[in-house]
Amino acid sequence: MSTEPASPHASTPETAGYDPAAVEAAAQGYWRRTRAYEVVEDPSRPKFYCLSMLPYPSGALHVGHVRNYTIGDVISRFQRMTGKNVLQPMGWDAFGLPAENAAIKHATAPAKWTYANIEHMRAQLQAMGYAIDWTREFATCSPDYYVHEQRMFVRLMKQGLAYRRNSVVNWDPVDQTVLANEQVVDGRGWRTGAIVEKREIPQWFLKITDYAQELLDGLDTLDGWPEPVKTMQRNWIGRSEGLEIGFAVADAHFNPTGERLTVFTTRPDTLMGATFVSIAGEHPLALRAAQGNPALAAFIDELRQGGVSEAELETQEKRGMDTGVRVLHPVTGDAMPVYVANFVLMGYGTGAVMAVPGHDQRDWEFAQAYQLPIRMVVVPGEVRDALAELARHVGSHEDAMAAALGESDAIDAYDAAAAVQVVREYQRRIDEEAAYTGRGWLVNSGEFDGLDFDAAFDAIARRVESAGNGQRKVNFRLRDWGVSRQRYWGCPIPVVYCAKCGAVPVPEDQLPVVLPEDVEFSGVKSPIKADPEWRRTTCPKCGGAAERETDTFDTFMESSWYYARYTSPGASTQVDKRADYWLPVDQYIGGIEHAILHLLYFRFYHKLMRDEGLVKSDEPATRLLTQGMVVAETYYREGEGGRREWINPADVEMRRDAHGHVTGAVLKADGLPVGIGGIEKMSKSKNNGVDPQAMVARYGADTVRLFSMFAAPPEQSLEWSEAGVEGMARFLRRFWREVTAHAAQPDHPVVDPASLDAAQKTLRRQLHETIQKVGDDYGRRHSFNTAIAALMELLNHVSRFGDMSGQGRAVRHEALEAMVLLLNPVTPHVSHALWQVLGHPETVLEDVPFPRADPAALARDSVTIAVQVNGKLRGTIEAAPGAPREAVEAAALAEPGVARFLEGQAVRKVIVVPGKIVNIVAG
RNA sequence: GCCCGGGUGGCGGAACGGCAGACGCGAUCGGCUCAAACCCGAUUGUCCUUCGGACGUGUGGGUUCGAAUCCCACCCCGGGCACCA
Repeated sequence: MSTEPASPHASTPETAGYDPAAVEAAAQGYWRRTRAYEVVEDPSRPKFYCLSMLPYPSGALHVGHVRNYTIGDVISRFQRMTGKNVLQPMGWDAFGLPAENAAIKHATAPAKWTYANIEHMRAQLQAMGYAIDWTREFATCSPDYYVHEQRMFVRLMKQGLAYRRNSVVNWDPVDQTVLANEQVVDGRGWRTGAIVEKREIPQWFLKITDYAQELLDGLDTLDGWPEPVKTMQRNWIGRSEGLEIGFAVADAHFNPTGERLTVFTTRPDTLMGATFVSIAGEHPLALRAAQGNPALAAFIDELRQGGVSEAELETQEKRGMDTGVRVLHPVTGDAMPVYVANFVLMGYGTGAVMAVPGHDQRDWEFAQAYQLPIRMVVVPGEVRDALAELARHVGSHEDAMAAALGESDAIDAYDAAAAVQVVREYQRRIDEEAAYTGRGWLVNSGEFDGLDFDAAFDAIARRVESAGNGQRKVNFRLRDWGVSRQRYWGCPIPVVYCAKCGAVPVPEDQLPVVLPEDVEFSGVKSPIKADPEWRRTTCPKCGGAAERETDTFDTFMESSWYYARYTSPGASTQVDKRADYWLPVDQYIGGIEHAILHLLYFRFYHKLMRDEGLVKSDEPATRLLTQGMVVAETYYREGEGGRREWINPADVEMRRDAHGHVTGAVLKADGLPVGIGGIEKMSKSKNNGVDPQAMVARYGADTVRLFSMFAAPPEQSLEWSEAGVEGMARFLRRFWREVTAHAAQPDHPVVDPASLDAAQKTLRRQLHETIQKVGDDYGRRHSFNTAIAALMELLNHVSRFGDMSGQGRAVRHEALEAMVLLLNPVTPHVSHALWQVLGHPETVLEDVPFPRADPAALARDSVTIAVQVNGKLRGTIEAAPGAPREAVEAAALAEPGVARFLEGQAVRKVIVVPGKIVNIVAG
């Protein structure tokens, strides 16, 4: 304890300053006592459901959470100030892999770790002062929650929308366990370092592909979603129109059933250029060919090495091997080799593709590597024109081509060298440089020569269809959603396996299948897989002995419908009628990293619930805001062997030169230099995370909220800076001083607009311009940083405004009162306190209407117009708003700075943009 | 590899085809102070020693009276790629 007689911060009535801790405790206490943010359905008022993505309870709140939930809180409080009945809920995405990792590390049960984290993080969230209805809170690991998910699943099973099939996973051969993609590093298991293998196991799937077209079409209705998110989803769903073609297998030995090898192509126009077929290693035909072909069997075995992620597969070197199988071209009947190729995936399309090396870059590279023929069958416009010219000389396109390529001497008699060169150069590029992948006109395609893409597509499709060799087909890139996880800490999949009856859904009256929480967790095997007692059950159909499914659901399952559950706390069904009032979500906020997976499953599950009659809308959320990441500078010192030891930014001080340029950084503890490692996403591994709780303790929640909204627009990444946070604290202190000093005045006259002088009018105009901008920035633009900048600017105007006359104080009073309300969504504690300082009784500020700009106060006597000569600024003029074009033009030409630049030049044109700019084109 | 973003002073950013750099940070100078902190005032894109001007939004090209903003090509950085959430 200090023995100082008086603290330097001791306050006297004169200097009583902003004390965030006291202000925040008072405001939060009031909100709690009055249950200020608990809401019920109220058909008399427009509703606004503002939802932020629920947090995973990882241990402690991080700055990304603070940013996400502050955005949601600003929107929620603003919407309520405009008269809406606002719901802002919060919950916990409680199942997941990190709990298992933590359980191994700390020798505790995943459930225990999770619940402790939730307790801690709830307190941290509450200290931020969010206007959340905490009565609706839940954790997704509660059986009360996941029972509804299990019930939905057994219903989907009965409808065939949930089904079981084999699919491939990452297998760690040492630990004998399935690995998540995240756990595969450079093709090896992250703990064992063993080379990961692909392994097929039976898993459950939801038929999201049945909804592919609807998910695609629905994007067109989502006007409130960011265009990049919709584009990413469109590309992910990947609708393509093409042709499914069956290739007859030449040798019955490889194909005892007589089945055709089916491929899907979006480029049927290139069919005549197909010179081989590539198939996946897991393709049945490949497996059959491998019997009795040890080399091929070994190659297919080799392809099993490595992980299953698309990024890994797509960046691998392209490799293949001839299977020895031959198929027949469906039009020419020519025999074509079938290759096993590592870039063909069994999970996409049919697991087989026709290869057209002349017009597909990947096939081209493969053909180069394995000396396979390349056929040119499509040409762009200029080559077609050259061929047409030659054809006029030699009679036919076919002859023209032969002549151009020197296969006949018919052309020698004509002077057509240029056209010949065009064709030869094109052929050379395809042979030696790269495939031509654009659309064009057909050549070397017999009866299809000369057709363009659409005509060729049509003609070849008809030809293939009439021969019974295939049909047109719409294909989607989207694959069914695999929901099985071979993990313990998840929702048990409600299925029983019976030797007689097969996979049987658990009857609804026996749900939930509860996950035991009090378990020993070693990490080697899931406790429910290891426990024969838990597994043992009886078949719901035949009553015989049976076993429970021990896989659990993908955690995306829980996060796909939580938004609906918030509307119906305590309901015995998944949701009840209250959902009809609240849904759809009016504003959804979360990280851009969820643009595809979560947001697609979320939309899909909503449609599943709609089709079950649980919700009425087609889409779960009408508006979406995707926030950027939070990043920070990294600092390090090199330890033994050059290994970098990362140092937290909080322990580092910057060194600058006289210009303020950063010259280096030192550790606060010893004053010695540290390395600067660049700006990275905040993470444990780089130790550049900033603890929001420490910031709140030091500056208060309002300052942290203010900085997280001011430092960057919400959609961009935000760079954390402690100096920036201090700047926000400075602003709040200044604002506090300005309001308390004003409130200390004995009386507060009312503004009389008619009697204001010029300076008073100007301040009042600035106030009302700010009101207009801030409302627009909060409500429409979601541009919180510029709203705050405008308020800072206004405070600068107010503090320079020294007028202590009656009307001077009246204008200042109007401004400060409005500013308290305008700032309320961002800094609700400060506003709560200052509202009372300004003489109002304690109240929930969201019930005070958001200020409205007075059009009369916005009027200006004159506007400044920039004048350019040839696009360069040469001066400015003042003009009355709405002044006639001729007068503005004359004033612009007369402006001395402008006139100087016009000397000796003719004015050719004058562009006048009313109220903004004049551009004089001269020369 | 594929899909989607981003690149503007010393730094974070502003500018919704019309005065590039609002606002904040940092820095410099000055004031207040015994002193430090707080606070207040001034300056702060680069270059030309100037009144004044030239240049300037990743690079190269284009559209336009006018481009940070629209189009094309390229470079660099970030997000996602179906088992991290």
